[in-house]
Amino acid sequence: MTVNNQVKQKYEARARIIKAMGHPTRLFIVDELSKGERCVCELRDMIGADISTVSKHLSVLKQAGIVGDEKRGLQVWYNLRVPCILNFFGCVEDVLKANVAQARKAIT
Amino acid sequence: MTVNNQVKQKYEARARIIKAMGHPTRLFIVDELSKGERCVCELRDMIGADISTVSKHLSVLKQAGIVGDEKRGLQVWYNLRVPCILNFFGCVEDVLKANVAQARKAIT
DNA sequence: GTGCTATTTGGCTATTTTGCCAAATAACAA
DNA sequence: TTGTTATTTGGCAAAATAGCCAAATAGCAC
Repeated sequence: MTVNNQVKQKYEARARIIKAMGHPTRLFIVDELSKGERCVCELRDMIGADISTVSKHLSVLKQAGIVGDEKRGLQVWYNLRVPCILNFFGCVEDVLKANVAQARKAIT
Repeated sequence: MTVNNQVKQKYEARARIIKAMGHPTRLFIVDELSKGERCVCELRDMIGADISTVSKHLSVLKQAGIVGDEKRGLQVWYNLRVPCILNFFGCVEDVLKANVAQARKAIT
């Protein structure tokens, strides 16, 4: 089976979503939002980067459809729109564990 | 809670693995390997890119610990080392569906 | 209206990623 | 040995990403 244009677009759409998760700061944000909604300034305080940087990371996640936002007063509150994204963590942990085991085996 | 160095490294390690999945070609490879092992030339034929390009994508996945390889004769056969990675697809599909629903709602 | 705070956007540079070509390497056959 | 095939590696240019600063925007209080 060759990858035609339609199939290619399907994988591109999927990759866009996964790519949005592929950054340590954005991963942290998702993890934090799994505990409840957070405003941008709270996240900035935790992350310690410029607020414009945090805002752009949030916009990447929002663009992908992973988070949603709601403005209340001066603050914008972000929330996790698709909790199933948390399932990623479990498998990622498995991969890391397997890598450690493999590294150990390679030494001995 | 501020993000200290140790916490940062944990998220970086996780992000490296997810980032390895965040490319349409690599996503296709993982999907294909879920059906069984494939050699590089088979994947190249399906993907239609230069074989060096395919080889480099495979090396990114291998580096992350997602795939393994085995040389048999002239060919190198790649296999999926952590099948749980396939769980990603289901959630990604959910995100895409939610996005479509949201877009529809925005129009009307 | 002015002033203050929270957030986003534009613009810039530095870094990373991608994909091709060419060259190197590895396994096998003659 | 030479030749052939499969794959990886090095190098390069184009494209994408990241993070900062400064400016713009939005909501609220006065």
